[in-house]
Amino acid sequence: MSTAVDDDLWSAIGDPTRRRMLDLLLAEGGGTATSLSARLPVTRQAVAKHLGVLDRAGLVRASPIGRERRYRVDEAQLARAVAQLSSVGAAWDARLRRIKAIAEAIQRDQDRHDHRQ
Amino acid sequence: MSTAVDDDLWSAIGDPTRRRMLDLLLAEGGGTATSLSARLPVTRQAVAKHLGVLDRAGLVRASPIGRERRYRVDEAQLARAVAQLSSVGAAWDARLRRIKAIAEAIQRDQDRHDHRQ
DNA sequence: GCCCGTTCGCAACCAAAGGTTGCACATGTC
DNA sequence: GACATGTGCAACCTTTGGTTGCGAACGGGC
Repeated sequence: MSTAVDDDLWSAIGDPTRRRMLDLLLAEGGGTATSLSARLPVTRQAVAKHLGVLDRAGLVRASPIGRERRYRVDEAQLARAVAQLSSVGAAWDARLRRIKAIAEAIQRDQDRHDHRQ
Repeated sequence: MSTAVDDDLWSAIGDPTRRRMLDLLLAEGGGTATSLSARLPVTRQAVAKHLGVLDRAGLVRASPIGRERRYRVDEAQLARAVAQLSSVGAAWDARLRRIKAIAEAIQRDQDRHDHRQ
């Protein structure tokens, strides 16, 4: 099984700050390092670095407008990341169910055994 | 919205190595730092540190057996983590759908506008 | 045209986290 | 008792998220 996830995408959305940034970018339809840092507990430079990571992961794209550098979410790419996220969740969920089923089977087996004795 | 996730749990399952460790522990019904490190590309000490993190997050529990220190997955806790995982995925999925719907509405609006002109 | 406020990008620096090596201690086995 | 195996602790390195401190580009008012 082993949940084969694209590791760049996962680590990109793994960071809490980056998740909040994606959330803000989605909610407001884009933003700059400065505008985002105003609503986050980190400095503009930290935001800029995160935007670089997200950009390299393909989750956002930049377009220079005037003296601003506006970022927007690449929704197709984010959809891919979300799909991977839920595939990992689904894989673990399935495995947990299997384990639980096996445990119950063993339990039933033990009960039968106890009765025989 | 802002995906209010228990951050300890998330960061615990956020690390790729720890995800593989949980996977192995589930598949084999438990293991020690040494047994896990044999199937992972990291040293026993690194595995031991990760087991400490997972233990503090409540995702695994240790039981000293002889000179071994055997770890098993706390399935209820992992189930909680998986649920949070998929809730984040679901939240983003919902937001993406909303954005898409809005975009399509604007598009339709533009088309009507173009026709009028 | 020029100055001033914004916005940006770069570099140095700091702290936490994942990983390694090395070593000492405990515990089964012969 | 000697030896192999499993563990824990400590020092160290590297990456990464974060900061501060600058200098440079760009826009609007005088």
